[in-house]
Amino acid sequence: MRPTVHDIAAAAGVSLATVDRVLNRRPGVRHVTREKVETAIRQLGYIRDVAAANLAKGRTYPLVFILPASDNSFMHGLNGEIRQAILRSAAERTDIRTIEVPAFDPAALVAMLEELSREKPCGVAMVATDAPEVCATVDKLVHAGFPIVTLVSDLTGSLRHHYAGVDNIAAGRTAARLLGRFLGPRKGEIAVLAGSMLVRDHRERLEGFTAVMAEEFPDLAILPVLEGRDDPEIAHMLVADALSRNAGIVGVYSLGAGNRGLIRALKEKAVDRTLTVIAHELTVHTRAALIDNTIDAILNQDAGHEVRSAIRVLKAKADGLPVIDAQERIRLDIFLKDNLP
Amino acid sequence: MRPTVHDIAAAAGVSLATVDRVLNRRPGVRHVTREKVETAIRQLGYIRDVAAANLAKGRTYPLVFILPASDNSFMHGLNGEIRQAILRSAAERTDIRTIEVPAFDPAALVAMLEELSREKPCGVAMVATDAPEVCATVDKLVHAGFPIVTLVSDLTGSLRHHYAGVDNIAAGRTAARLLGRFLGPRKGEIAVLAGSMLVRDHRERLEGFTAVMAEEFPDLAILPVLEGRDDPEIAHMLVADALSRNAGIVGVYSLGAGNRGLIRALKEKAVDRTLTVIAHELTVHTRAALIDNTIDAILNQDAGHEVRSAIRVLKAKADGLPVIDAQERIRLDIFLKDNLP
DNA sequence: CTGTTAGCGCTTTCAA
DNA sequence: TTGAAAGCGCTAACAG
Repeated sequence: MRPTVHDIAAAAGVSLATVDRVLNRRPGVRHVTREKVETAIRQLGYIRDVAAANLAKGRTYPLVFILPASDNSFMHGLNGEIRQAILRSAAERTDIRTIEVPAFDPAALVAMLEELSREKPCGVAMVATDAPEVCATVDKLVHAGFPIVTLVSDLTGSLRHHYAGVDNIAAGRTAARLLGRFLGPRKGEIAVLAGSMLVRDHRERLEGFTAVMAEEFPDLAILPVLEGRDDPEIAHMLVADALSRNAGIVGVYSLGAGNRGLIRALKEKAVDRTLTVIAHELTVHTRAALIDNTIDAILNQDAGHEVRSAIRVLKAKADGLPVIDAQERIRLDIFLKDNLP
Repeated sequence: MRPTVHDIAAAAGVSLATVDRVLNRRPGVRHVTREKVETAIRQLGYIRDVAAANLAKGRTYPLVFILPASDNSFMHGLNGEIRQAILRSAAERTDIRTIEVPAFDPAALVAMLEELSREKPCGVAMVATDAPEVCATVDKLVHAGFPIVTLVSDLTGSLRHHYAGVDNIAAGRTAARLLGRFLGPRKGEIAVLAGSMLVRDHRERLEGFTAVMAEEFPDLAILPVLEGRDDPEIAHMLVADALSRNAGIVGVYSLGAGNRGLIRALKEKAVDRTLTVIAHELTVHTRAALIDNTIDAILNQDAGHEVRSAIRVLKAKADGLPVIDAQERIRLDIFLKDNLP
């Protein structure tokens, strides 16, 4: 049988309360006593039963998710996954709340974080807008002892405990290689559709994409980036315009959201052309387009995994427990029409 | 506050013991009493605290993993992941044991299952050898109330509770499309290296592969399958021989293990040729080959995910709890040199 | 500084 | 067929 607090108390010749104080690093224990208890813990190979501790404490984990108020399929999906997690709250002892802040607005995010810091949730997961003032605020909260994880988009050089999202540079590089290999010996121009160069994930995807394109596929030229603000209408206009204007386009990389507009433009303007298209995020729209061959490959991040991972990590950090790194790594899913889930 | 057994007892006007009997479907409760308790449970929206129940029961989960005694990197990796899980046993209340049986040997597997059924583990995870007698034994155990999940390779038409592995038909299809798209307009022949057509996962991969090849890439002809028995030496010999003998080979699909031998053969015989190669399972060998361009893409199943998933599912089934399907779906990882973990 | 005691929510004897 | 009471491993008052 695993040793319990009782065994340690007996072995160290102290009471349960003292063992508990040592275990929880609470003050009010003489140094020598603490030593005795710690020795006993080590000798007996004591492992604390977290479930029992949580039961005794009546512990719950109040968590907050901060999301941008963006109206695209990916964010809707992310929201849905959080709702699923809320349904599991009872079993997981969590108490999850989501807050929306204006997208691409560092000041709003900072204000919200400041406000949250007063009500002491035991963890915060946020889709970060990558700005110095956000970073500074996050660092302040981390120093004050708040577990914080970034979700989907990371925060450059901040002290956040964890990032639950994909490696976007790798994503861009992968998109480039797929596009380059699929096009084979063809020469021509590549149109790139992004949301905004103000968010780090989009910048990083572009960075990875252009790097591999330049290194390995010099016959393919990247056209100036189209910024569609993750909005289907704007995306449609930009892509339709580019396709009408430029007959040399052989491939498209859509690294942001708003793919509904992209797909419409492709169907209107490119039925007669053999375009190779890579897009991000699996949604009802991109899925249909993959199946009807409008899109050739979809790069995806699993929003459900991101949400579950953020919760696991925040709980673990709140308890000072380790996480299983491999389990928390968010992979870049590559979907062809054959391996759709 | 969530309602507890006390609240239900009070509401139903019975004692804790009776509530407990109803909750755990134990006999010795009059029908009317049971009704009363069940009504109270429903009305108060009672949700049982599994952690507290496990504490009171001192419950642990004795689990058994049955693996084939195969000496290849993938099985070593799988073993390693199980060892990791064993290290987490204390925290997860598991008690995990692994058993090796001869590979591709239905009789041995059946004998082991029979033996296990006597010692009542609360769950079994097994790499299945796909044979009718195995299926029959599994069905018998399932009927007797044993949670059983198949791992890596599934069991046709059996009653196993869950399969923790990838969709191998989809894997084969994906391999075909990648190979076809990478080769583009080139015509030629495709060599296929498998382990054995006696295991279901290999058969399925081949099935998916040939289907897409036939439908979509008629200019590429599939050569008769080379069966390397997942052994690097045999694989080396077969592939080296095929390459020397046939100058028309433009692509290779390795759907089993033993890739060490394949890679050696490629380096010896194909330095001067531009072969496109797709292989399964990320190991130190395939990773290196991907990086030095000997292999173009690797399809992978995450052994760590498979093991963790099998454990979660077995525990849930043992307790009659639901699982999160999306979390337990094992995806087909596609690795190019840019998105290696 | 340290110990005693009464729970957390659930299960399990043992009696009635 | 039912109930009372004693725990599971840990924490949290409250005394001393």
